[in-house]
This record gives sequence, C-alpha cells and structure tokens, in this order.
Amino acid sequence: MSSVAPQLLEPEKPGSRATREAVLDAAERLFAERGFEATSLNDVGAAAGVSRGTPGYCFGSKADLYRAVLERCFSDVRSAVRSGRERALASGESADKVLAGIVSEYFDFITANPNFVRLIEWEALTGGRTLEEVPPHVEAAQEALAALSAELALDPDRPDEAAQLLLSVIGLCWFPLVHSKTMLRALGINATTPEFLQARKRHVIDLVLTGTLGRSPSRLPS
Amino acid sequence: MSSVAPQLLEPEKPGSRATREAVLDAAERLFAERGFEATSLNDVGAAAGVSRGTPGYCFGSKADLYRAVLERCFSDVRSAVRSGRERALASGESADKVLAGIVSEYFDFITANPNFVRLIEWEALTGGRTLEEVPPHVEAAQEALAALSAELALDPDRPDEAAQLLLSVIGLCWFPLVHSKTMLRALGINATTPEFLQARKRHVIDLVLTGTLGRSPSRLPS
DNA sequence: AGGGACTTGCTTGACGTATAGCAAGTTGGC
DNA sequence: GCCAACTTGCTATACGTCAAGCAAGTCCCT
Repeated sequence: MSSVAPQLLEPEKPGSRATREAVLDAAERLFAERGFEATSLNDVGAAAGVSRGTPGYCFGSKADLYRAVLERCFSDVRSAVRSGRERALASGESADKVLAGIVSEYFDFITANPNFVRLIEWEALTGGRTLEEVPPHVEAAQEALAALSAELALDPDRPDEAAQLLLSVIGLCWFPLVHSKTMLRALGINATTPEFLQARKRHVIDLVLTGTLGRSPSRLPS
Repeated sequence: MSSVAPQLLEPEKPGSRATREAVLDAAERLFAERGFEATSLNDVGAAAGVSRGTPGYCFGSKADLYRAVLERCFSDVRSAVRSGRERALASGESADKVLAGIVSEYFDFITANPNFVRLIEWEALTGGRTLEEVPPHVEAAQEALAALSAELALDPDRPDEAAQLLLSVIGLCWFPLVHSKTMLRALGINATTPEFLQARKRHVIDLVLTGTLGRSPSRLPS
C-alpha cells in the first residue's frame, strides 16, 4: 500500500520528455500508416527504440497514446491555419489571387504532411469518435471556414457557399493523395511525380477560380 | 457466356448459392463498415445467419472472401459505368448537359452505394494490394475515363485533362460522404440531410461545368 | 561527505481475450 | 449409405494491460 503521494502542483506525466516525443513520433507514423487497430504498442516501442512496455507506461493506454498523437497533430494544423490566414489578410491582394494562394499553399501543405491526411482518413472510416474528443480540429476547421468566407466576400445570399467551397478545395487536393494506390493506379497515373503534382495543382486552382469567381484560368503565383 | 450451362461444367465452389450470397452480402456490409482487420469470420457468419465456420468453408480464407466481395462489387460498378456511358452516347445532348447528367448520376450512385465508397477507401488506406488483384476495377476506371474524354471532346492539346476532370468529379462527390463524421461535423454540417445533398450536388455540377466548359451555372436536369 | 530512503524511468513476465485456420464430427437429401 | 453442406472443437498466435522488478539518480539527515 502506497502512502498518499504528495502530488505537487503539476500533474506530472510519466516518462522523460525525450522518450515521450520519440514514442509520439513513432506512433504518429505507424498510426498514420497502418491505422489504430493494426498498430501494436510493441511496434510503437520498437520504432521508438524503447521496450514494448514503454508506450503504455508513458501514455497510459493505447487509446490515450492515439489521442495524444491526434492532439499534437491538430495543434500543428491549427497553427498553420492561423498563420496562413494572417498572411492572406496582410497580403492585400485581389480575391482571385488570394484564393489561388490559399489553394496552392494548402496543396503544398498536405503534400508535405501525408500523415495528417491519413490520420483523418482513418478517423473518417472508423467513425471519428476519437477525433471528436480532440478540440483543436474543430477550431481549425471553423477558422479555415471563416477565413475563406471573409477573404472572398462571397455572396451573402448564399451563406453556405463558403462551406461548399472549402469542402471542394479539400476534396480536390486530397483525392489524388489518398487514392494514389487505387484510383490513380487504375488510371495509369503515378501520383508521386512532381509533374503530376504540378499539373494537379494547376487544375485545382483553375477549376476553383473559374468555377467560383468566374475568372478565366490564371497563372500560378510564383 | 454462361447461358445454358448450369454449374455442372464450372469449377464447383463449396457451399450453396444461397449461402454464398448471404455470406457475401454480410461480408460486404461488415468489411465496408469496419474494414478487413476489424471484421472476423465469426461476425460475418453471425450476420449471414450461419455458423462461424461457414464463411471459411465457402470461400477458403478470410482474404479470399474479401477478394470475392471486391470482385462482385466492381463487376456491378463496371456494369453501371457501361450502361451510363451508353445512355450518354444515345442521348444526343450538348456537352454541358451530358456532363451535368454524368455528375448528377454519379453523385446519386455513390450516395446510394456507400459500401462501394467505403471499401475503396479502406483499400486506399491499406495500400490497395487486394484491389490490385481485382481486374474489373481497372476496366471500370479506364472506361469511365474514355467515356468522359470522348463525350466532352476535350482539347486534344491537353490529353490528361480528362483524367484530371475525372479525379475532380470523383473527389468532389466522395468527400462529403467519406468525411461526414470528421470534416463535415467539425463544420457543423449534417451530411445526411436531403437539403445538404441537393445543395452539394448543385455546387459540384456548377463548379465542374463552369470550371471546365466555361458555361455559367445551369439548371439541374430534372 | 556519505549513506540510506525514496522516486523516476523503463523492462520483463504473466494473464485474459480474441482470432484464423484446420480437422473431426453431424445433418439432411437423394 | 453416401456425399455435400455445414457445425463445432481445437490449436497456435497475437495483443493490451497490469504488476513486479531493477537500475540510476535525488533528497535529506547526520
């Protein structure tokens, strides 16, 4: 029987900072790659260079570790959305230039962060019940929506037009990334070549700009 | 092909036709819902109203059952693509009407067949190695691409424009369906209401038509 | 300074549970 | 009675969780 441990001011978490981050990094990679079910704490420990018991020791349970991964991931995303929003606000460009810039930046972001996309895709397929418990993801989405709505000064008669547009931009950018091994391969497209990525980005920007603001296809911002 | 000849001449598969189809139906539902890993042959048997051993008895192994589900599913999809293509060919409408009809029909199809979408999403996340072994999916994709390319008589200077457009249409239609529990919920949208579905369909059609053919937003075909 | 008491960080062993696949058994129609 | 169509028992494997163990500090009293 342990005597009443004097828990001081902090709710100290088990494990050292370095170990916790190594475990988080490994877990993010493996959860994104294989999903929650197919990833064992044994695998996470091995990938992090610690024993199979350490992830459980540091984070309590497998579910808690997964939550921690999502939390860290969406904190990063929310920061990215904020800084992107501020950059757009400060740019003073015209609506179509701003929109093209937003799409281009978002396209590059998800291309550079496939873990983020895959984690959400896993959540989408498994019901999103864990994501539900991670507040930053709602804030990031709402903030992106508000930014898009304000920046483009969309028709006030159609208040959900911004949401539709946001869904379209995300869907257009995500699809080739998510389905490189299914649909793209069936079409004979190698989704990883810079040529395809560039063509895709151009296509998305043209589609969104022409379809939304009625402009003819414009040059990419260099 | 298999007109008169009964099952005598064909390579006999274990189990009765009725049982095999019941198992296939249950497996399709469960694999689509939970994915391959999280679905046990026990669950499939229970959902099909047979014992836990029957799925294995009828289809050999869990992997073979999964393959059979994908095969049946993509045979159906290929048929749907073919009949849709023939209908478009015979319609004699203008390009924008045809394109609007294609998008509308596809939107309705995936809304009515969420299992199909979810099965491919699971495949996309797990590497698509099983789908690779199911030929009809490539044929369906290629045929859809050819149909789109021919029907719209796209600029021959941009041969991959049809592929980009196909990816865009699919991505635009899929996204709200796949992410109703993640992104849509974060945005406060209930993706299952007829109102949203109708608004989404209109948005996609307008975006694709305006963005591709340069037409202004047109009415939905009634 | 130094040494025992205590804490932290991590490892290892053990246990209960779930699953796929196989093999032996059972049933029912002809 | 025989064969196909199942069912049920069994085995090996894998996993999450928990508890015990252990080594390396850290603190504190003298």
